[in-house]
Amino acid sequence: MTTIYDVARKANVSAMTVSRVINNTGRISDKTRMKVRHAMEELHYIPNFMARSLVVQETKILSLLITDITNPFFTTLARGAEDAAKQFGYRLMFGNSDEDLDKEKDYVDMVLSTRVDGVLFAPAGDGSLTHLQKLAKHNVPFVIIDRTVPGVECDTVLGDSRTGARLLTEHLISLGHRRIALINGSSQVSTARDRYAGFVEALKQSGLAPDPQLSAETGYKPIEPRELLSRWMALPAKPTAVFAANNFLAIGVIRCLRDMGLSVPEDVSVVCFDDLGLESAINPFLTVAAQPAYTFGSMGMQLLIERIRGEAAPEYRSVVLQPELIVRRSSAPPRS
Amino acid sequence: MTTIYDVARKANVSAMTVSRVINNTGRISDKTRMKVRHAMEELHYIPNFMARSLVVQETKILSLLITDITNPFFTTLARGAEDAAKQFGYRLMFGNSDEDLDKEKDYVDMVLSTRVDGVLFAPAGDGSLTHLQKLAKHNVPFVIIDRTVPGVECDTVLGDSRTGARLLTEHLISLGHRRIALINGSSQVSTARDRYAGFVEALKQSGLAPDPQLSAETGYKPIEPRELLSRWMALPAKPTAVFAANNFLAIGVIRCLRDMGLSVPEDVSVVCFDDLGLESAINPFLTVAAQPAYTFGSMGMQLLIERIRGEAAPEYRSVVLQPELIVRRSSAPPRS
DNA sequence: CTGTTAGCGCTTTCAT
DNA sequence: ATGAAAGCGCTAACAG
Repeated sequence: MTTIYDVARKANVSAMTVSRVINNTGRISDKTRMKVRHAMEELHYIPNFMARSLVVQETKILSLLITDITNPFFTTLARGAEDAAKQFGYRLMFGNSDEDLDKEKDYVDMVLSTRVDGVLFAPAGDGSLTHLQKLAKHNVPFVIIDRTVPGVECDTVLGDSRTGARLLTEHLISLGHRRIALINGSSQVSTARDRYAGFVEALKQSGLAPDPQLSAETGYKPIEPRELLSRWMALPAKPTAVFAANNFLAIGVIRCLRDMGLSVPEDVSVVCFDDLGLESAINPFLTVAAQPAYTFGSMGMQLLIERIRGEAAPEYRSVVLQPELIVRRSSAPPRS
Repeated sequence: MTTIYDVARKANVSAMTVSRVINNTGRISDKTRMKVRHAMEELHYIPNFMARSLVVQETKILSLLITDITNPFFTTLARGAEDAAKQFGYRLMFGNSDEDLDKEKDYVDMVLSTRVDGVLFAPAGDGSLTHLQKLAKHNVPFVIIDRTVPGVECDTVLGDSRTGARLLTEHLISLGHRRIALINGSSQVSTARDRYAGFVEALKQSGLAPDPQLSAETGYKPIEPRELLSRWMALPAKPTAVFAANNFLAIGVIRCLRDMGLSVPEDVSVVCFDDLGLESAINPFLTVAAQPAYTFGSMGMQLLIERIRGEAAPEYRSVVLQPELIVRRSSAPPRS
């Protein structure tokens, strides 16, 4: 492994001079700069960033902690985050918590021991509070994306889940639906609570009473909620529409309904939060409240980097991104 | 920042003893181990992995270099890679080359200066040779996934592009298509060459002559090849089917066709390599040669880690994963 | 079983 | 404009 000293020897200068050439600091005569440059090339020298990190106390590594890169929302978000990180000269690590606080804890410990300069964090739930506090205690800047955590003060990039849920529900009501079922993420997750609130708000505004029987909380992970749907569809007053709180759930719901011999939207309408990626490119089917996923990532990264650089004002900033209702084929008037 | 020395002082032992407790090396009496553990907890001590890296010459960081995390194939591959990395105690960085050799070069330099322990590499093209040689010269182990690079010897995890292309083409021929157009990735990419070969092979086997007019090379990135399709569809002997060499291209093709007032598959059949992620979950439309993306990632990671640990045999290993033909609605017999 | 010394590759600080 | 010394936080190698 060739070091700065090898270069120094070859160029007949001190290590310090080489360091200055690499980092463009201090004054160096053009002649020595050239000498050093040549020596570096001849030796194929590559600076050891980790050694530098140790003394300057910054790694230029950032961490992106999400629930599942496989969810198109997070896929695109990750791309936005990586693009922004790269632009500012940071490397990006990532981890999938799978909505699991234990996994999340492991990642936080990893992140801490890696001494990353900051974390872009999509919390698994309210229980993430501990993890965030730990980051704070160790002076690791972080920005929360997608979900809030009660008790945590920091920069945030959030979607307006309540409005999105309201739009989706109002849309179903305007089509004539009166019995709408909700399959939701864990109530330990802020977006699930907000989506529930928006859902109820829209119902009440139209004089409809939310039916506790038609409200379930399965979590955001991909599942096929067979039993739940059987139960619902066996009800005397069975639902004519299902509001799935995220894309994964919508897919599970649709598959189950079809397995039960029911078609969407003829028998049951289905709408959800978040788009489906490529799906919507050729066979737009699901009516969704789409969120600007890329911006979640790039904007979050920007806030994070400004915070790290100390360019941010002391007050925390909160960016709220609006969802867009996209009406497609999965929602239609109920059978009369 | 609390260090190993702070812990040592608090526990009335030497730094070395603390180090041994952390790494579970050497013999330590239970009593001192306990003393040290307590001191660590009281001080909220977190080992500095980067400092350790400097002396043990390993960072426990791996790098995943792909073309675009947004492509469902790479999304799932990334998940497989991350899961495997985590399982073996590695952190994972990632970067998107966008099929661009210049971008790729920047990432390789980043990776080198970060002193990662290894790289899982999906080359942008044959020109990646230089980058791979650079990694090799600096003794960074790497495993190539998805694409080969002529002149590079290393562990690989590949798909059988030729067979996949053959299956897809044979399928179209068996439906009765005689004029099949190919829209392909750059011929600088091994999979594009292999897919072309499989395509031609299937045609010839059925006594069909590949028509150079019906073969185009646009690259794998998402585009809407409007002009190309106009040209093709204006031909006296216009194609009745299009073979898109990847999912992004298929989407672009379908959108253009529809814009032109043509429907798939009634007017033109479309098939492609790689599946579309969530798309296929609810509205399976595209006939595809699907590849086991998750396995590409997890298997690649496994080979990489074995290589790093020196557990691998000196000969390089090559895993070839078979694609699966999934016939769906986008392909049908040509209009008679 | 535990401690001392030296050094990983680099930069900060102070000299010159 | 350049260099020498010290140290970032940790562990290998040796000593006891």
